[in-house]
Amino acid sequence: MARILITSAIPYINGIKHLGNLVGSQLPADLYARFCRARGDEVMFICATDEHGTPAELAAAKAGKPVAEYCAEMHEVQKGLSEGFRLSFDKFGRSSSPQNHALTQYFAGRLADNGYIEEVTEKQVYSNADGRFLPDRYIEGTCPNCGYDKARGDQCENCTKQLDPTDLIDPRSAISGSTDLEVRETKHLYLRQSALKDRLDAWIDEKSDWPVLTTSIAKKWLHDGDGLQDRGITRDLDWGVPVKKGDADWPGMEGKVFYVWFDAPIEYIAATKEWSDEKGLDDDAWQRWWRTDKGAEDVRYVQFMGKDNVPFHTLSFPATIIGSGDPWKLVDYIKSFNYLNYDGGQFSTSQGRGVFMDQALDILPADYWRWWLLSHAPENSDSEFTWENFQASVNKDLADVLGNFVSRVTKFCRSKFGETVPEGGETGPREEALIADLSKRLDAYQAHMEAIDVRKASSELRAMWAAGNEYLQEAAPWSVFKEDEAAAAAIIRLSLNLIRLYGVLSAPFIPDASAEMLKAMGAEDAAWPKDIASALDALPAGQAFTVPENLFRKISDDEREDWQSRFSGVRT
RNA sequence: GGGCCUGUAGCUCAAUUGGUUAGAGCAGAGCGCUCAUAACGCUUUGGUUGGGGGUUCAAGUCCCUCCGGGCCUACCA
Repeated sequence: MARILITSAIPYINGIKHLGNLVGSQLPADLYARFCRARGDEVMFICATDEHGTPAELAAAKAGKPVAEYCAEMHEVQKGLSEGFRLSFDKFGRSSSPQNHALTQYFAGRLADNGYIEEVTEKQVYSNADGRFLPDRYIEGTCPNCGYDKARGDQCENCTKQLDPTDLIDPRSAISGSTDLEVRETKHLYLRQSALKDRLDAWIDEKSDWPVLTTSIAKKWLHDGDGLQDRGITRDLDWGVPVKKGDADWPGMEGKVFYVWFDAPIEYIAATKEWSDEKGLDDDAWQRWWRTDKGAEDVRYVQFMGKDNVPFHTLSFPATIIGSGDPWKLVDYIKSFNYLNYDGGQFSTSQGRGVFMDQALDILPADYWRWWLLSHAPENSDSEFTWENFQASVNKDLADVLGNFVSRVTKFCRSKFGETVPEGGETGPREEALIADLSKRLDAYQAHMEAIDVRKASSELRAMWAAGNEYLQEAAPWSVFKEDEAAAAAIIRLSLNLIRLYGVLSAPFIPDASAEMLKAMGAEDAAWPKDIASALDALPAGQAFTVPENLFRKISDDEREDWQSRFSGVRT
């Protein structure tokens, strides 16, 4: 039994995530976690909310709430939506947890002990009106290069020129609009990633099986220009993990917090501790997942994320772990995703463009979304959500191919044999051919799931559903029944067993519908099949079943048009 | 500016890493079935693989070039 540690990139706290965020990390991570569990692996599946940083403070201020209260509320909202989408986290933690505070401070202390922290005094813009330092992008002004009057302090969006905030003409705070700005000196800690560059480079070189998207981004950062740069890991903010060296104060760093990208990945570890603390377990319980000296040697650690997160997971976080000098578990495989676009443009949290998790669940159950998103996951390039495509895929794949199969088999049986698995008759060459076909497809399905080839896995699963319809059409029990009831019984008994098998195999993609199939078949055995032949023998003759409600309803043209227009504008 | 990814049938995607006649699903057309959510099955139309050039016995795959789409470029996270 393998042990698999799975983490999904942790969603930022400042609002409800859209479907693009979902399919880029949490959903495929859940697919993989469910698959591994079904196969009998021991799985630890971790996610959390990423709660620190300037955007959280601003979102809280906008909502008129203290930031801690705002984050607590938004965490519950996001947690509820995760449950709505059936994301099977073992722990959905919070980066603001005491566990993460302690662990982040611990890591900083270890890095300092090992000489990987440098103190740098630099100049930053301070806004007197806002009472805070402003990150570069929160300073606006006129671009010295092109004259654009809404250029940001890091870059002009109009002419794309890289800027320093002090380059701006007539700079003002993007938060308040105040021009009462001054440049102040402030001291910050830098993680000396450059000193770990060669080790990171060699480590990435080993990962020839990683997606190109993952390694090419890492390589770019390692080799571009002067190579991997040191990174500031502290900020002049109130909301975050206070800068400490382990348990000890850090002279000169009073009132500062760690940068959100320093503490966020550490939350993967801290959330596992949150999990064990909550269960009243001792430290061994979480350390056996994370410490190679405490049993994590045989753990396979897989991360899921959108491409924008790749540099932090391939470089900064590994630098933190390696630099600590402790035997922490490094990631074994990074599955990264491109972006999902929405109907000709980008999903946008800030502009409220697209479909958001809460809206999606208001419209349709989770399985509909899970199936479409996973079967169209942006693995090789950016992909696009359109309502036409969504309607067509869901209606065809779920309602027609799978749902209707369940319906036609159970209803036929009820009318001819009653609501028990019929006995009598024998299987023949046609059934052997079906078993051979399904066996081949099961192998392919498992291979794709093991490789986390999401789209390929989904099409193989769909092909197994379609094989049921092909078999039924050819076997034609409605005709056979007129001549030979026992022969028809054998066909239907096998078909009912197919429903049970689909319930087992489809669960990683569509857990609710799978549960319905298994419940309707009265299946006690929901174990992952070892071979198709015996799996199709699991339901014995005489076993009672029920005819389920239609598993999936169809999306009508009217609904599609309604949703199309409802979500075309800006979210209010 | 630099780097990376990408362009294959009307649409969404494959193609065992250079190997025979480029394949699936959807949509379209025809036929069949009547158990079923007007569902299902079978057959079938459809491609100068973005354009051009090159390497090779052999190119969707490698090289050059042009055109289009996207992402990243380190203080948003």
